Amino acid sequence: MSTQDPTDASNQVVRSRSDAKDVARLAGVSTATVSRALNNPKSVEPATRQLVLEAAAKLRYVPHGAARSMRSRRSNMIGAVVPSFDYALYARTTSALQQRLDESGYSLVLAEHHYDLAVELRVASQLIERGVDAFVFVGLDHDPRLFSLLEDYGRPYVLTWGIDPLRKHPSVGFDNQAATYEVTNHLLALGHRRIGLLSAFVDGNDRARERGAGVRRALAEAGLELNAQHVQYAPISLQSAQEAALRLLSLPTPPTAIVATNDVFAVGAMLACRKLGLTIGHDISITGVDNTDLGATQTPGLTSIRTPIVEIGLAAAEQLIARLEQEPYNPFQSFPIEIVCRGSTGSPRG
Amino acid sequence: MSTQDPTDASNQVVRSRSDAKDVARLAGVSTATVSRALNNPKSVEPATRQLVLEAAAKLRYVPHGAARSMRSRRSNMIGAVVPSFDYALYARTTSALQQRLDESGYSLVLAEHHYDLAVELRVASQLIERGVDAFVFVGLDHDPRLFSLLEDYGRPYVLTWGIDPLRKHPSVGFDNQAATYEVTNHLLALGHRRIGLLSAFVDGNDRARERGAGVRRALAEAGLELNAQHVQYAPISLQSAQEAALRLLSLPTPPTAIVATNDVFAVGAMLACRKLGLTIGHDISITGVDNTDLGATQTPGLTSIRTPIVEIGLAAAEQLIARLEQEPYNPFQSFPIEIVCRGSTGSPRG
DNA sequence: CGACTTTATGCAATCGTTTACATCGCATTC
DNA sequence: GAATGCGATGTAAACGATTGCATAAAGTCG
Repeated sequence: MSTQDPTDASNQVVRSRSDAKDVARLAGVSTATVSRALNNPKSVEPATRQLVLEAAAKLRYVPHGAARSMRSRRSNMIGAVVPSFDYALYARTTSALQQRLDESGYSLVLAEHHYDLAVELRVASQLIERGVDAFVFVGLDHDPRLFSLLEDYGRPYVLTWGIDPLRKHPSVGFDNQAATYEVTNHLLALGHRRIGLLSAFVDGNDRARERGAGVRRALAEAGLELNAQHVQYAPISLQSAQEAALRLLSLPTPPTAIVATNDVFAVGAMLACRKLGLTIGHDISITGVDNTDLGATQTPGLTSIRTPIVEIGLAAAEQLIARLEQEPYNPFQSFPIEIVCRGSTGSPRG
Repeated sequence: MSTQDPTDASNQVVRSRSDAKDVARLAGVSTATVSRALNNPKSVEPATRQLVLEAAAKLRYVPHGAARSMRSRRSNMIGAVVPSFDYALYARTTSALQQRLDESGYSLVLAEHHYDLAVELRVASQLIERGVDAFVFVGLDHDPRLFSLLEDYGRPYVLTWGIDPLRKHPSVGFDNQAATYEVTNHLLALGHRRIGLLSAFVDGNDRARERGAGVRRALAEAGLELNAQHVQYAPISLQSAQEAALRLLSLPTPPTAIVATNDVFAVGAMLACRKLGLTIGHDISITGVDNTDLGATQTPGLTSIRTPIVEIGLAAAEQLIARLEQEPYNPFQSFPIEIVCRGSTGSPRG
C-alpha cells in the first residue's frame, strides 16, 4: 500500500464538462435511466443506480439546470426580494432563509428594491424570467400588479415581517403594532407624557405604519395623543436618524422619550443625545425595535423589542418548500415578541 | 376625459403566461425577429422593433430564461459565495454587488459556506448547476478543486477581500496585513508594549491570517514579539469574542491593548472590559478592523481601519460584467485603507 | 440599368434534460 | 404452462428560446 504519492487514481478525472449522454455511455445505460437514477432513485435497480452514480462521479457530472428546468418546469431556485440588504436585519433573516433552503437543495436568488415598490415589481419580473419557483417578499405593502404577475405565472410566495390582516396572502411575521405599543406603555409606566416618534417613511412600508400606529394607540389609551411636531421621518441610516432626532430635541418643548421604529433609528437618536450632552436614560429615554447587537452593545444598552428575525427566515423557507413539494403547510404564522429593557429607558426628569 | 373608472383599458391584459410565439403572432413577425428585437435591437428595423415591443408589453411577455440560457449558454446570473451573511460586512459588500449587477441586468444568486471550504466547493458546484455565468468568492484560501471546477466549466471568477500575491487569481481587495500593521504601530506609538491579539480562526481564512501577521510584523519591527498567551481565537460572534477577551484579560500579566481582527471582536472585547469595570481607552486600549457602525457608535468610539467594503462589491461586479461582455478589465484592484482613531485607544496606565 | 453588396427577416436546427409511452423480461397466479 | 401484471429500461418527443444559414428586398456603384 505505497500510497505516498498524493496524485492517486482520482487524478484521472475528465477535464471539461460532460453531459448526461456521457454518463449514460460510461454506465452503459440510456440517458433516461441516468435521469431517473439521479432524480428518482427508487425507480431504478439499485445496481444500475450504483453504476450511474459512479459514472457521474468519475466524470464530475454537473447537470445542466437550464435544460432541467426547461423540461421539468422547476428550477429549484427561490427568489427573495428585500428592501435593502444593507440593513443588517434583512441580511440575518435572509441568511436563515438561505441556510434552510440549502438544506433542501434550493438556491437563493436575491434582489433589493430600496423601498421602491415599482422597482420591486420590476425585479420580481426579472426573477420570474430567471425561473425562480417561488418568492419571499418583505412586508404587506405591494403593487397590486405584483400579485397578478405572481398569479399569471403561478408562483407561490410568502410575505414576511407582518401578517396579512385579511388573510389573503400567506405571511409569516409578528404584530408590528404590538411592538411599539409595548414600549410606549413601558415609557408611560415610567411616567413619560411627551413621547416622540422617529420613523421610517410609511409610504409603501406597512411595518413603519403599524409601528407608528402602536405608539398612537398606547397614547390614546392613556388619554394622550401624538403631537405632530413630535414625529420625524427619515431614511434608514444612522446619519439621517441622528439629524431627525436633533430636530426633535431642538423643539421648544422636546419629548422626554423617543420611540424609534427600529434600532438603527434609536441608535441614531442616541448619537444625537450624546452630541447634545444629554444623559440617555435620565435626561431622555429611547427605545428601539428588533433588539439588534447594535442597540444591545450601546452604553447604556438600548431598550428594544426582540423580533423573530431568524424565525421568519426559517418559517418562510419551510412554508415554500412544503408548498413546492405538495406537503401540508401553515400559510399564516405569527411569532411572539418580547420587550428587552436596558438602561436607555428611565423615568423622566423632575 | 371621464377616467373616473379605475378599471381602464389596461385591464384587457392577457392572463397566464405567453411565449415568444405569441408575441411573434401578435406582431406579425417570426420568433427569430422577436428574439432579435429584444436582445439585439439594432439588428431589426426600428418600426419592426416597435411592433414587437408593443406586442410584448401587451402580452406581458416575460422571456423564459432557462430556454434562453440553454441555447445561448448565458444565464445573466452571477453567483456570490460568502462565508456568512450574518456578518454585516459581507451583507454590505453583497448589497453593493447586487446593485451594480442589477444595473446591468444581471441577477445575484447567493450561497454561504460558514467558513467551511468543503461546503464552499459543494455550493459552487450547485451554482454551476443553476447556470451562473460567473462567481464572486471571498478571500484567497480555497480548495484547489474549486479552481479546477471553475476551469472545467469555464466560469470566470473574482476573489475579494484580498489580493492574490501570486497574481494567479483575479482579485479585488486591500492589504489585510497593512490594516493591523497600522493599528499596532498606532498602539506602539502610544506606548503599549504588551499587545494582545483577538482573532478569527486562521484555518482557511487568509484575512485573519494576514491580519495576525500584521500585528507580528509591527511588533517585530519594534523588537517585540507576540506572546503566545496573548493570542486568542474565536468564532465570529460578540458572545465568543467577549469570552475570548475575558480569557486574555484574566491572565496574570494581561495585555494593555488588544488588537482585534475585526470590529465584532473588538466590540466583544469592549463588552468584556465593561464587565470587568475597565475603562476603555485608559485601563485598556482596543482596536478593530472594518470601521463598522457597530464600532463607531460605541462609547468610547472604536479605533478601527476603514476598509473598502462597498468598493469591493462594486469593483467585483464591474470586473465580471466587463469580462462577460468581452471588454477590457483590470484583474487586480487594490484599495487604500485608512486608520480612524477614536476614544478606544490611549496611552497605557502608569 | 445590371451586378454586387448590404440589410432585414424567416426557416429550422439546436441546446441537455425529463418524461410519456413502448417494450421486454420476469414473477405471479390460476 | 399460459395469461397477466408489474417493474426496469429504452426511445424519442417535448420544453422555448437563440442563431447559422438562406432568402428576399433594398441600396450602391460603375
